[in-house]
Amino acid sequence: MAAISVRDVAARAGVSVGTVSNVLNRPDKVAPATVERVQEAISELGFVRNDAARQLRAGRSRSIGLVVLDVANPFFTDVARGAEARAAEDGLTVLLGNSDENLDREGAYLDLFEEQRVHGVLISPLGDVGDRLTRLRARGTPTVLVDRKTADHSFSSVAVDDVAGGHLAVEHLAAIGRTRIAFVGGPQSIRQVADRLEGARQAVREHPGVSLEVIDTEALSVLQGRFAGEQLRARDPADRPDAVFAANDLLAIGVLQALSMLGDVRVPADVALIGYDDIAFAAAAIVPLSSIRQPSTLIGHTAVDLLLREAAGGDDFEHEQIEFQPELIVRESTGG
Amino acid sequence: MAAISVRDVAARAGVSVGTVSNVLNRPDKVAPATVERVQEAISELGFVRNDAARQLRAGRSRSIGLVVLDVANPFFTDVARGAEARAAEDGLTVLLGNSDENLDREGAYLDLFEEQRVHGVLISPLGDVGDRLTRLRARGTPTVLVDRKTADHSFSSVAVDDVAGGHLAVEHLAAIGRTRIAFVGGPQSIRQVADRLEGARQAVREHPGVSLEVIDTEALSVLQGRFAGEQLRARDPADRPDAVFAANDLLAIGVLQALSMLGDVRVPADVALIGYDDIAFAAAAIVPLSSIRQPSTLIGHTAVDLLLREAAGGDDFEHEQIEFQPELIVRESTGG
DNA sequence: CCCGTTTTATGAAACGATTCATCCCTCACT
DNA sequence: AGTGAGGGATGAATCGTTTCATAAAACGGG
Repeated sequence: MAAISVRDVAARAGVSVGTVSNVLNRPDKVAPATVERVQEAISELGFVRNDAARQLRAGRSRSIGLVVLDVANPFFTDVARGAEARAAEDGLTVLLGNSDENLDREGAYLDLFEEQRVHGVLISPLGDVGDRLTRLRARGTPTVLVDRKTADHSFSSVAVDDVAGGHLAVEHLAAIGRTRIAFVGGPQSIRQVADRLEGARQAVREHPGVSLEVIDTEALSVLQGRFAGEQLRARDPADRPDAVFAANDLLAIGVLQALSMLGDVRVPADVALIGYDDIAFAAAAIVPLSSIRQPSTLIGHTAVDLLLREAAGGDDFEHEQIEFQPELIVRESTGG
Repeated sequence: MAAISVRDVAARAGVSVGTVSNVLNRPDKVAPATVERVQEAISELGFVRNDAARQLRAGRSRSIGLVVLDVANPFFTDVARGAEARAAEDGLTVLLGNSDENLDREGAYLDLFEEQRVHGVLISPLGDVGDRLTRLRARGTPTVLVDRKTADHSFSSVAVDDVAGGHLAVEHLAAIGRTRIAFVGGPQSIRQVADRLEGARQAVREHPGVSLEVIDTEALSVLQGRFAGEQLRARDPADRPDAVFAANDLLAIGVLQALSMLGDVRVPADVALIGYDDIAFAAAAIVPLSSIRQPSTLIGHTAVDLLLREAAGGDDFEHEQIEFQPELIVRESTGG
């Protein structure tokens, strides 16, 4: 309503606008008596700093943009929490954008963040690192890839070795004697999916007699998992795989629902099941879910670290690729 | 790097800055040929609008602040998705803040949003509607309470009748013959918790012979639920309640983990269990969870609706309280 | 061919906080 | 008393966009 500005505060306190600004930003440079008088004026008038003006002058905002594939996936909210915690240490805020595995939405958020002149962008990109990100960074917005590594070393990134994770999962399935394995996941354009499948293929190659079938899904959601599960359930038992490796836990939960709740296929007796991410709900699933654990909070934390380092370093900054190792968590769904 | 501004674009295209602005905001007011020339200059120079300057001029930002109690709770991410969808219809963005049931964090986000001059604030407040929110609104930021109603009608709000929900849950437990009921939840300062408990108490009063015990928790998380569940498991069976009503599904899942995974208490045979919110994972829990469903996405959607209406209406705006009714969902955890 | 409209373009002013060169005082020291 | 140093305070300039009053050009009807 009133739109109180520093000017009003200055008038009320009988000082100049410069002094008000100093009280706000470096109180130690102002005489104690003056500080108090200004503070008083501020609270009497109910003055609230206008962040837009601040940013305009500063040239950069005090936030970091984070674009994730799916906010409904607890893995990503965990990453976000890690990022938020680290950002808070430097007085920065995290803006969370949800691309929902949709290229247009991803682009919209990138545009938005760039217009906001964010400190930097953390992104779990949908497809390839396109022109988009390259241009974004070229124009001066530091960018760090999350949960994703690049072949070339043109971007900083924090990732987990998804190929190793996929290998771990299938290796485990083979170790418990399963031979007809199905990989449920998609779309393949998502690198995480492709890498996990690649790891699975490697493991299969190392075990003669073990076969791998790929069941494609449109997204990494519970619902899509349910569709895949129903398809499996409808098959003739002889024709059914004896193990399923789902590209993430949401899918795995969907498969589980279709198989053991809606159907009569027993997990793990008939079909062993393993997911990926080890979200909190995996342990509480109808059949506690084996999974591949990723250090989600740490990923977010580290990504912000890297971003700040990149922002501080000059143009000749050496991009850094950090890769964590995934961990196999065995529970009942694979006979644990 | 370069910091391209409208001025640069104007120079390049050989027009005035006003025209560039018009191309950006009302292209129909500019001759087609000119539009094209300006567009060209924009893409050649890689010009990106500076949102801070835009907002400064406009006086308001184009986003809405949303403060929730816990981002890790799927219920709130669903609310956020609903809000985001409705906001997008009006070209607005939703900024998600996570108070984590912490008063300081809640305050920090409110300050931040106010400094950002957001269009309005949606909040699921921690304790009472304090001075804080009253002042915020008095200073001109429309505010709508989410998942919470006020006794007086001083704020607009979108809520679900939590008393009715609590009643529904306990009524159901009584109907299936349980008599020694435990309410797991806390802190009581969270209105949702208090209301659900109140509803539970009402239902108990209507059923002679049914008793209610309250087990307090520090937060509404899976971990806190596990603590409560362990406490129950450690008890002598004769001394154990035969039903648990958890204040939300996260707690219920924690209780379930403690009872049936880590312990040997059978659900629902020994202890029936019902949660609240009906999050997606409830149906996939180790024992599919009965719950009280809330129309989460609709809540978010409606809250933004109300906010926009309040922002449009003048000072004499009539605050509106919308209340949805909860719905009982029966699954195996109560013998469904 | 003239006058009143309509279309198109102009550029200075404004938004509000921050910065920085500058000035004014005190005070200590010689 | 004079000088220099340094703490405090000042206020005009600045960031980049939008708005708006105004001007110029194009058009159409009589």
